[in-house]
Amino acid sequence: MFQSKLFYKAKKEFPKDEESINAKYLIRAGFIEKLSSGVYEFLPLGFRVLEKITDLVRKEMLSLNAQELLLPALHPKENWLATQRWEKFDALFKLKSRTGSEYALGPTHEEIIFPLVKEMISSYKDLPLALFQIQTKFRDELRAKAGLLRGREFLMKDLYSFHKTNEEVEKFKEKVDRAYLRIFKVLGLKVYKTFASGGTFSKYSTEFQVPTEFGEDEILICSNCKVAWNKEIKSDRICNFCKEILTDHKAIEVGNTFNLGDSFSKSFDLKFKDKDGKEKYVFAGCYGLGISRLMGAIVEVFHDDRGIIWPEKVAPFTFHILILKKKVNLSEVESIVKIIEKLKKDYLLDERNISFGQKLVESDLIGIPYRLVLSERLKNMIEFKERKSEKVKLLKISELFKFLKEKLKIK
RNA sequence: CGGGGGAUAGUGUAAUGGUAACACGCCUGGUUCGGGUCCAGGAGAUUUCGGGUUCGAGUCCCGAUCCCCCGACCA
Repeated sequence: MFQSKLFYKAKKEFPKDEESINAKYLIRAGFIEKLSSGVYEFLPLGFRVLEKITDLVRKEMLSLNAQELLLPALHPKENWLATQRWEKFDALFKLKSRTGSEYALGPTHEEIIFPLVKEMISSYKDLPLALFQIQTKFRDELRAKAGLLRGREFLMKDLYSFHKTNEEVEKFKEKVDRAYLRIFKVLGLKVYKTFASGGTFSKYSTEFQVPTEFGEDEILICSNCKVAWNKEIKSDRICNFCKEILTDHKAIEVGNTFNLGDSFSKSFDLKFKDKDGKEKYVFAGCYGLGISRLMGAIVEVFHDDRGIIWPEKVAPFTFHILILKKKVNLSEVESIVKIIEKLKKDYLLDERNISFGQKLVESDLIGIPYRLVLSERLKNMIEFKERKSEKVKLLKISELFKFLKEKLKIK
């Protein structure tokens, strides 16, 4: 990608109407723009980050043998009446068609997927079943805030699993928990598995919380066991496992896993015929992961006063090539591009005719993990620098492939 | 929805009640180049919207809308 053609503009100042770190940095660096409160536009840079997070999450969901599908965002009122959540779910966006039909804009999809699954399963042989989607959700928040951390429209991965017994749900839920932890590990995010109540979903749940300044949940962390409790439900301040004293933190919930039991199956009369010939209710779980919220949380955690510092796997590009030369040597650029393509990585090439200082400043602002600089000062050497470090390394073009391959741990 | 703050050019700001200014960005030409170069010229605004007071309103008054923060609620 040529930076001169990229649909973006870095701003010289932070936006005046945003306070949260994620919104300030993402807007200033040209990843997102605000349309209205809690509703953001994802520009090419921001969209690439969403896509990379999506890829990472999708890979883990497929590894659980979950199948991907896409459900509507426009939900008939009847589905929500069936669970009594038309009235109970406060943040439900409701709308009326010209002919008077009423709809909800989907904030979650139990009301849609349970009737759908009912069409397909009838026997114990059809279970277990796991389905997921990555889709835009809508919640009528009383107050949207903190940029991408609490929007009225946001991107979310939602997974639903269906089982013969409650024990199977619990087992599957643990597998999902581990998949989530693998995702956060790849991102380098410290995420705490947090015990909490279940809200309108179920009696209890597991939340995945990232400690950040702009987080709105309060959690109690056990530094020894690396787990946490939501402050709302924990009456004491002692770890249930090791008796350590817990410490207070503000945190943002990026994911959760719920055991739904058979409650939704009862609402929609979702049953299967078991081996013994008896009809039984299906046990289910649901598992959410906020994709756009995760993007915001990453910026909250990974930034410095010069800009964003993206984790490699979700950066908009892996390499940022800066040409700090008056006369560009095209063959030199081409050979670097070939090396990156050979490594199967993407790059942003800053070939703009602007001052070198501006290129360097904007490069730090955007926060692409690996920077390659071509400069007359370096003669025929290439400068390599990681965004997260101050160290630079000079390399000959002939050494570049091997060096990057080892650096990025590519097999 | 309660409390607080705010809305002026694409962005950030300025303007004792006297007819909108500056910086950045943008366009033209030149110049410079390792941390948002410098010079010259140019374009760009019914000052969020609607009323009112006044000879005269960005400024004062009333109403609305939108945005931010705190709270209540919440992936």
